[in-house]
Amino acid sequence: MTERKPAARLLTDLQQAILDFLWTRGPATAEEVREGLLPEHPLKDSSVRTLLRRLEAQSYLTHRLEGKTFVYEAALPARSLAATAVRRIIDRFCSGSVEQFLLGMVDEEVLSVDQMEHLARKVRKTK
Amino acid sequence: MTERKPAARLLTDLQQAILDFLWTRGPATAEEVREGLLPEHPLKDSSVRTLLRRLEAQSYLTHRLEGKTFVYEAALPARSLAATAVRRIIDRFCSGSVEQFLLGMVDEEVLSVDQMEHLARKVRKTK
DNA sequence: TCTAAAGTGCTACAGTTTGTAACGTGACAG
DNA sequence: CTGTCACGTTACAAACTGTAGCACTTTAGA
Repeated sequence: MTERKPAARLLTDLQQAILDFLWTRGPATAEEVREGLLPEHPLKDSSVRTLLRRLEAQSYLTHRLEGKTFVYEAALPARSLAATAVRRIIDRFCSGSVEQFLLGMVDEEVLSVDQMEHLARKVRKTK
Repeated sequence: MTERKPAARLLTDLQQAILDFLWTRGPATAEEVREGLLPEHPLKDSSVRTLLRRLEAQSYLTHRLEGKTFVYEAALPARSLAATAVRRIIDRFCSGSVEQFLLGMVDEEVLSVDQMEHLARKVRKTK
């Protein structure tokens, strides 16, 4: 194998679960994250730490020292990650055309014209 | 390790390249695909075949026998795949709320209100 | 009839990413 | 001086990927 690029993966369930926890619950320590994952993913302390470290290495998280403990936090809001993902979709599947993207989503019934108009009105009013 | 789910990955560059080729060029034989990938990914015949077989195993492709040769074809139009991906994003990042999704995309400047209104008008007129 | 070419599948293998964790280490309370 | 807390290092198997060699079957020719 010659060269392999970053590979553009999506987060796995487990990774997503961790991020979800941090997004909803806010900054947390490794132990708090472990407890937050508990029902679905009962993991040992060191496992959680490995996951946190890896996510941080991939820039999904940051941590700061608080007292003598690490407090982890999502590096970006969920919204930003979603935006990145959508941009990638627009590029990959719609040749970068937002127009084409929206049309496709309407066709596939992911979005409706009503929803778009509704939102447009709402935003305009707020602004 | 106990159980590992399908893992919800995204297509890699190479896989995407194959699908792109089939989407734009239409149904094709393994050899045609190989030629189509040539500049970017110079692969041996058997490599391409392996890739095609794997993609088919994952239901991204179908093949039919034409004469004595397999003719591969994308199982779904690009649009459908994009739709699936977007639905997943809406679920994962926006708690399933399309409203929230659109708002987020506008905030992140992936989509603009203008674009949405423009499209809405266009679709209404066509219909 | 025997043979080479065409078209496929099977098998392999190394590198990467995951899930999962045991164990090792430094700092600090008692 | 000795646990304990909080963290890092190292490990390992399973899955996924890129890449391909080789074996097998059918069929058009010599």
